[in-house]
Amino acid sequence: GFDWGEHFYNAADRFDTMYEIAENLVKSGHAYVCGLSQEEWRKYRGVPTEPGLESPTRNKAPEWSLDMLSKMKAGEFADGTYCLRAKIDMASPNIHFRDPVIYRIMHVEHYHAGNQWCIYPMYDFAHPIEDALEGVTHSMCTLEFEVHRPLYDWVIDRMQEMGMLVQNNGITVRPQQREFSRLNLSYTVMSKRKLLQLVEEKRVAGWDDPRLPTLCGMRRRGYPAAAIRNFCEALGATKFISTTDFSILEQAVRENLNSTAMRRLAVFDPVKLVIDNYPEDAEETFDAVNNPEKPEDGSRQIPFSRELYVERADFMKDPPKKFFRLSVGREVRLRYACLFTCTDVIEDANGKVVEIHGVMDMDSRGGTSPDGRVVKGTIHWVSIRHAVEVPVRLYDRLFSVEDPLADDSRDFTEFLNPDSITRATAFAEPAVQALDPSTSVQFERMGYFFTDSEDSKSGAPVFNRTATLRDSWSKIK
RNA sequence: UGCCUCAUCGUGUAACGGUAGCACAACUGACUCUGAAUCAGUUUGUCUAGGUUCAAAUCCUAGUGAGGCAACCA
Repeated sequence: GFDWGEHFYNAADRFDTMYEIAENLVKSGHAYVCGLSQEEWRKYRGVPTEPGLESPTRNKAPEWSLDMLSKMKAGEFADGTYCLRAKIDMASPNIHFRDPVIYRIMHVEHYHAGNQWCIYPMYDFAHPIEDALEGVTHSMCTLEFEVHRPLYDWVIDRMQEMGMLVQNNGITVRPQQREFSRLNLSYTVMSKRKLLQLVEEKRVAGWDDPRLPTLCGMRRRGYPAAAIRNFCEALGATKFISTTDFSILEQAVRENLNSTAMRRLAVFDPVKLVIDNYPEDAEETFDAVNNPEKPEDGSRQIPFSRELYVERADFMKDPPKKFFRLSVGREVRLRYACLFTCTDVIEDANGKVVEIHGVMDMDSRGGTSPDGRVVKGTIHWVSIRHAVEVPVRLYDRLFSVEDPLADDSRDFTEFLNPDSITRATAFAEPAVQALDPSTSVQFERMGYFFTDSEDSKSGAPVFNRTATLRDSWSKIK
């Protein structure tokens, strides 16, 4: 959802200026053309503990370099034969100061500039120039560029000498580079190099696979842009290499979705529940609010009949003390519908529950009884006769067993969770069919889902799980 | 090996040299037609050792631990 307005820039639009600056550097003795091969240069550059050697062309007249530079630009040389170096300090302990390359020959097409150029500026040269020309005051980047900062400042100094710094309200804008730590998430592979590997090896559907921590992946997973922004704002930016727990991100997503997502009832692991005192042919509908946090979203009607599906986990034969849901002899609320008392349960030969029986309080339609008695448990349900089956995908995050930052020597793909997708079918109330694509919905007590029709052959929406609901019952267990 | 960074509750972050605070998590309670949400409360921290100072999370020195750089990559 980000909008950079008029400040959308392409580096390629500044190639002409960059080349002019390079020429000026040569003229002022700050740069020279070097014909050393990469292997030769490695020897000349030396090691940090002792000074390097000067390139044979380092002290040639500027006219020579100027001429060579124009020939480089004209395409007279093959890749790698010559390059343009900044003349700085061959004895610096910072290797980036030992006459770094600022232009190299590359006979390749540029995706913006086409075939206009066969020499291209290096990042360390282009970056400060772009910032200066665009009036950037603070150029934020990640920690690995810390040692590049002196070179960044060097280029800015040269631009200042050339009078190329931008004025803003009468003040000269001198860009400054500042570094901060990249965002790390626990259990999550964030390295673009590694994500690329997953995409290329087709271990995921693409860059927008909902399991990937990419923005387009998060979008398909249903993470709202505002939630991601809030998450980042809560984290802050420092130079400390931190690892944020994945649950913080999920919490930010839940917080946003709680106030925006439509509520629907759906049963994921169904067991049949029969209301013995409800007529077999009868049916009725109950009114249910779409979002209790947002009354203006209105309500919808949920059909109800004698036979329902309820969540298997909502029944326990031998319930522990704090279990508030179904058990023989217990009364619970069927959400929006009525109070229901379980009287009996039918099991198969293995002791697995196949049917729950009970009676409803006929005076409790809508969910409250006239005598005002309270029930601790409220469970979700769906009428079997009216239920629609919807495909759901329960995505897990991609994670490695060990610290994703550690152990770069081993192939991280061996740590990937093999069960990172679960495909299933849920039984939902009919109103899910009317949902628009790309809508967030909360299946009550089951989590947040995001409708994704792009991906299904039939065009029917697939419900991708965005996040689970917080579940304090699992902590009690 | 040289050089450059970083270290504050469980996690992530604040604090001109002057009361160590906030958020999330955890825990307790209230409320509730989602064991959700909401509300109230509680617990927990300055890497180590010296030094400077009336006073150090903050400045200095050393150590420990972690990360980065030594591509004609970004």
